[in-house]
Amino acid sequence: MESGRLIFNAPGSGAGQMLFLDCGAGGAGAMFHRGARPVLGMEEGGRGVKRPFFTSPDELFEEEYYDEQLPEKKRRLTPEQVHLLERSFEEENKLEPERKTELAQKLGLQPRQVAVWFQNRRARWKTKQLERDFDSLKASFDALRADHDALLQDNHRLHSQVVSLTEKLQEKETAERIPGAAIDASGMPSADVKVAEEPAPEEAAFEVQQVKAEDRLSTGSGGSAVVDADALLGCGGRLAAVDSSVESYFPGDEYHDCVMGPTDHAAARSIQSEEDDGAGSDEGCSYYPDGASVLFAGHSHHADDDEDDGQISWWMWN
DNA sequence: TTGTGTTTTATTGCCTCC
DNA sequence: GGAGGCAATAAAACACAA
Repeated sequence: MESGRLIFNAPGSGAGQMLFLDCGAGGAGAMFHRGARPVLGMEEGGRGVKRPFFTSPDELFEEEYYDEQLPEKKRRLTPEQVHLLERSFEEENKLEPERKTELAQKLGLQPRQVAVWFQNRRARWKTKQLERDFDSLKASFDALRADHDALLQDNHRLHSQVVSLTEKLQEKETAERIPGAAIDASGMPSADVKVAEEPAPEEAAFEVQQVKAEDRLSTGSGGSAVVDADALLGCGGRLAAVDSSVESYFPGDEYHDCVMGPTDHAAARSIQSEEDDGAGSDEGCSYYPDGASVLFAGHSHHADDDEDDGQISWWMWN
């Protein structure tokens, strides 16, 4: 890099002690560089213009002298120059030596100036590109979040539907199992009739939590659909599992990447039969009818993670 | 006019490649 | 080791509101 040097007596310095200020190369780009580090000592600055000594630094800033003797102040390129440079940059944002020289001649600039302009232009382009990338990613994120919110709402709606259907089925089964059951005015069994030896939904959910991992992961097919939350998170963090009697929550072609966990009716039945056996309740009376079994594997307690203690963190919507 | 924020031109130091 | 690129930075030039 070419550099000229401005030499003047340092303020308050003794005779013979000079300050040298680095400045840019000569020509249109040469300028007095205030930020340059002062260098003590006697030195000639390469091919830079040799500057006369000043008796006082004040002289350095006198307007007439500044105009006549000092290197040009930093000048902005003319619109025409910028236009040509921009066009050249659009063609190719890197500058081969031949093109640099050619451009410099065309524009009446130093090759170094052309190189610097390209360097700075690349930096600006990079900054803009980062902004564009950020905007693009943000737009994608916003769209995904909106989609996610919409699906959550859907999720809630379907859940309500499942709960409602479960209750209706329960009532129906109760009525069928106890033909002589007293029905109150509302059509519900009266309070003194022991309707169920099976647990309340909340209790059942709690008991399900206690089931060991082997039970949960039994390979039986059909029955309650179990969706691993990890897989669900891969679909936008959505939790949803509806068994075979309810249409899949995920449209096949839209969520082909989302792997549903194995449906596990056998496990659900196994859970149920254990409870039934223990409680000696009515045979074949499943608390979770085929059409309504809904279980989840939690993300923070993935089934595999729970292998150690045999516990699983499954839960139901409530 | 002046203070302040932004843009542009240029330098410096470090790194990589040949 | 020299050339060239890049990040960081300085400083002039410019824009603009108060």
